[in-house]
Order: sequence, then C-alpha cells, then structure tokens
Amino acid sequence: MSQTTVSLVLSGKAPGRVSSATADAVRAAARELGYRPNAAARALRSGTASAVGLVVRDVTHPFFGRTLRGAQQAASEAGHVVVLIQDDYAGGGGDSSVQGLSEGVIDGFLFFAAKVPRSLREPGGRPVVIVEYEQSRMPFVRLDSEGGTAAAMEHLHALGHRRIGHFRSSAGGQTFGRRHDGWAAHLRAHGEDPDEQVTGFSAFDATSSIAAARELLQHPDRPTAFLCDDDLLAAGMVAAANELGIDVPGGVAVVGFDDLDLARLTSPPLTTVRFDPEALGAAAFELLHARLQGKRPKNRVLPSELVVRGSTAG
Amino acid sequence: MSQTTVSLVLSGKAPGRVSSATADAVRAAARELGYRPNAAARALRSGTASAVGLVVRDVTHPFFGRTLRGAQQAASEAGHVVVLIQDDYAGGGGDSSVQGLSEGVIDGFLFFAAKVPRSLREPGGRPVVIVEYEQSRMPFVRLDSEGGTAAAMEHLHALGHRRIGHFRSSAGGQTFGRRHDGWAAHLRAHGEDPDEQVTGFSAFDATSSIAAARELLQHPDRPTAFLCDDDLLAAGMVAAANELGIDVPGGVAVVGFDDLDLARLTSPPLTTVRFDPEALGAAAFELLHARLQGKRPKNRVLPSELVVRGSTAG
DNA sequence: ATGAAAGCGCTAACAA
DNA sequence: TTGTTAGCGCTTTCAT
Repeated sequence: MSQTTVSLVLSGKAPGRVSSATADAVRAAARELGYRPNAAARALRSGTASAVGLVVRDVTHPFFGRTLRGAQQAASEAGHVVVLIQDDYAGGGGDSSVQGLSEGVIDGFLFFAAKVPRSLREPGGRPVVIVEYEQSRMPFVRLDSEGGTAAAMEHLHALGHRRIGHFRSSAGGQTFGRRHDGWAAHLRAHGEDPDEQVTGFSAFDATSSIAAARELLQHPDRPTAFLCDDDLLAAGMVAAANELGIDVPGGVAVVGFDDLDLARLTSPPLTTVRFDPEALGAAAFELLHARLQGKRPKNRVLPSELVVRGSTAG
Repeated sequence: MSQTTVSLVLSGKAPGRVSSATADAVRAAARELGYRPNAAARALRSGTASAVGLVVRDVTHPFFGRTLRGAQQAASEAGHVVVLIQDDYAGGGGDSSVQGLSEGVIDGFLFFAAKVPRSLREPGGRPVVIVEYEQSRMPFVRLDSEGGTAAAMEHLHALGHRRIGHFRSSAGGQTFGRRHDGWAAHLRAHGEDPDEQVTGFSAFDATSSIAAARELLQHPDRPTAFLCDDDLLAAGMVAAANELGIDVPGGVAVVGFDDLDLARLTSPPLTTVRFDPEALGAAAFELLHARLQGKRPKNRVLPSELVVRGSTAG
C-alpha cells in the first residue's frame, strides 16, 4: 500500500480516486496502528497550518473570555486551532512572538483591540483581522458603540436626566473614544456643554474603579447620572455609592456597557448596553477564514441592545 | 554562504563553530532580507515545536483568565507558545482536536480541570500536566482547598456561627469535593450533623446563582452563614439577600472562594479565600516544561489566604 | 571554520 | 485505481 493512497484517504480526498474497499482497509489499519498524521510535516508541505493566532492585551477582562470562546468555537468548527499570543511585542518592538510565528505555523492573525505591527502590514505578511479597532485598509469586526451610546443617553434623557457624567476607561482605544463622542454629541444636542460635565477615568479593576468612582460621587456638582464605559466601572460606581450612602438610582443613576455577568450581581443590578461577545469572536474568525481563502469579506459592525435594570429604572 | 552556517548562526549555536565575522554578516543579511525561519520545517526536523496545548472547559470563568495569563506568560518567557483547545473531545470521544494536534505541532498539554483522554495516557503520548485535578500517576498542580476551607470555617466559627450552609458548585470536580469535605469535617468536629445543614447547588452564572441563593435564603431553617464554593456564587447570594431585605452579615454571613475582582464590587464586599491564579498557571507550565526536558518535577499545591471583608465581619 | 548531503513526514504532479 | 517521485525548509552528521 502506497503513501499516496493513505494520504488521499486520510485527508478525505479518496472519493472518485480510491476504491472504497482500499479506503476502508486504510482507515482500519490506521486505527489499529494508532496512526496520527504529523501536523508539522503537513504544514511544511502544504504551506498552511490550520491555525490562527489571537493577539490580545488583557486576557482577564470578562468580555474577552467570551469573545475568545466565540472565536475558538468558530475556529474549531472550521478545523482550525487558536494560538494565544500575548501582546508584548509593543514593548520590545524587535523580535516578537508575532513575527516568529508568522512563518509556517500560523496562517493568519486576529488582533483584539491591539495595533498591528508593521511587519504584518507589509506585502507578504499574513492576513489579519482586527477586532474592536480600526486601522486603515485593514479588515475589522467591531461593536456598534455609537448606537449603544445613543440608546443609553436617550434612556437617561427620557428619565429626566440632563447633567450626565462620563466614567471613562483609562485604557483608551477607539471603542471608548466613540462612546465619549456619542456622550458629548447627546449633551450638545440638548444644550449642555460636555466640557462642564463631571468626568473621570479608571482602569478595569475593582480597586481603581471604586476609588475613582468615590471621587466622582463626591464632586460638588455631582450629576444625576453617569455613563460608564464598562460594567466593571459601573459596578465600581454602584459599590462606591452604596458605601457613601447614595441611593442608586435615586441619588445617582448608572449605566454600563457589555452586560457582563457582574451586571446582575450588583445591588441594584445594572442597566447596561449589551453586546454579543461570542458573535464578535465568531465573526472575527469567519472574516479571517474567508480571507485565508482569498475572498474579500465585508467588515462587520455588530448591533447593541439596551438592557434596563435597577440602576436607572428604580 | 551555506545553509549550515546560516542555521548555526540563527539558532545561536555559532560560538566556537562559526567565525564572528561571518556570524555578523549572516545576521545583517537576514535582517535586510526580512528572513523568518519557517517554524513548521523546524518542528518537522527537530521533532519539537515549542508549543503547549491548554485544554480547558470554561474560558469565561474569571479565575481561568488569570490562570491563563500566568501560563501564557511563563510559556512566552521560555520561548513557547500556548495553543488553546476547547474541551469538546469529551463529547465526541473519537477523533478530537487534542489527538489531531498531538503529533508535530504540540509538545505537551496542560489540562485545566479536565480529564485527560486515554490516547494521551498511553505510552508514546505527549507529556501532560493537570491543573486543579488529580488523576493517578499524572503530574499535577493544584490549590490548597483544604487549608482554605478550614480557615474559612474557623473564621465563621470564631464569629459565633454554628449552623453553616454550603452553596455548592454544580460543576463537580475534585476541588469542590475537597471544599465540601472540609466543610463537613469542620461541622462534625463541632458536633453538628452536616446532613442536617442547608445546602444547594448552582452553576457559575449570575442568573442561576441568584435564583438558587434565593431559595436557600428562604429556607425555614436558614443558617446564620453560608460557605460558597466560589465568589460568583457568593456574589449571587449577597445579591439575593439584598433583594430579599436580609442584612449581610447580620442576617446571613457569606464566604466565597477565589477573591475575584467581583468580591470587592458587591455590597458589602466579600470575605473570601484567595488563591493566586497567575502562580497556578505559571507553575503548571513550569512543570510541563521540566517534563519536556526529561525531568521529573514534583507536584505542587499552592497556598491559600483568607481575606476578611464586610460579608462576614460587618 | 565552512560546506555537501541526507532526511524529518507529508502532498501533489505525473506515470502506469 | 494505484504507485513512483520530487521537494517543502530546516537541522544534523560527516567531510573538507
């Protein structure tokens, strides 16, 4: 029995080229001998490894876990594997894991809210899809932050809130820029000056967000409501308010983003702009997958949905 | 200039075998031409890919994200790459991604609270390290749940609590078994019958945990305190108590596990048994790394620390 | 100190 | 329908 025949059978290219009798024999023998094809050899020969790299800044943000799950699921359905890459290349600059991997074992990259290094943008670089970030001429998948922000602001407006603060992510990034722009636009549209509102920044962890929120809540011109860039920040604000004896939503109304599990665990639970992180991850993989097949898929913007709970609705 | 020389230089085996003048020339040329070694070819030839697979059940649990970060960091420092594998082999049974990968591109596996499939336990299978799970004759890294549980129970006892309920994870697993055993042992040691205590189960999500906690809190024989298998469950219980108007810790005291960020965001914040997930992930990788080098590293049990906050100490 | 040559396990073009 | 052959890009003897 020749190598060719075996290869044909085991890579599913048998029909029409190998008799079904031999095909069965091959499969039986393979099972019996515990044969496993060598992926490195296959990758070397065929130039494709069925693996995508996922480059990420913060693995620990709850939103990311769900995006990862979506991407991983879509990839595994397509017979691909996800390689996790820590976004440390930004620091070093030179020889990075991203570069080291780009030949041979990784077919393409998903960048999660991270900048794409120049080496991958040059001709000959592997295909890339960016998640939650836009860069000129790079395909992307992102969330509809504009729509979500508008819905949140209108909700607060309808409840009578006019002076609305913004509790911002210190992480930066386009997503948060969009939220800030939407917030400012809404205020301007209703005759308020965004520059006169109370705003503050925090990182995505409990200690920072509670501390920052405490300051915002003790501001002499405390607004009646806060738009928070994220549920983690919103939860910090609710915790700080409870601690300070400020009623939520009576004393201050709070809106977050993402509808993390956390949003239902605060007291009161959070009104929040929900996205579908699994869909985001899956869409990202699908775009990359299409590109790997030489297609030119369209960029995607995934919708948002406002979920109203106790932190605004009382 | 020959292939050999280039290979020697670029894999750092030049000293003593290649003149430093040629070595420099090689490096300069490589940089100029944008040369990247092909990882697949290297893996094929040398039989090692500098990649480890991380098999996991639930990517979205907050504790996992931090463990992942620890493992990923340790791996990347050792020049290895982490491939994420969804634990779906359990369902199918037969041809799984774990098996498919085990030849060629993956040198070894980290199993995170997941069972190791038989194919990897056979002779010839790749090295494996299990995290938070023990299986006969397999190397492991786990947390000191016994010590943590004992500390939590003694803390509650010192505060005067005698009837203590257990809010359990429905996920199963040895870790949670150990917590239950420790809980029961403490009660027996103080003359209480564990079987007469109030206990309940929940999955690790807000909706389930709040619903389950609500039932536990409305039990006619409600205990004065609950040991919760996890901060997510503890947070659910605090949320349910707030909703039902039961004071925490006056009406019911609550202890969790893991010291997630969440623990500081509930009102009141949670008393909890803290572990170091980054250290867990890093230790797991280090064990695997040692095994890949033919060593026989010792299994490790990582310590716990009780963090007292408002949910008990009020 | 450098180079020539073999071969890792696979796939694909070509022949039979 | 099956087999023969070449070669992917690297590392590693072995010669020079």
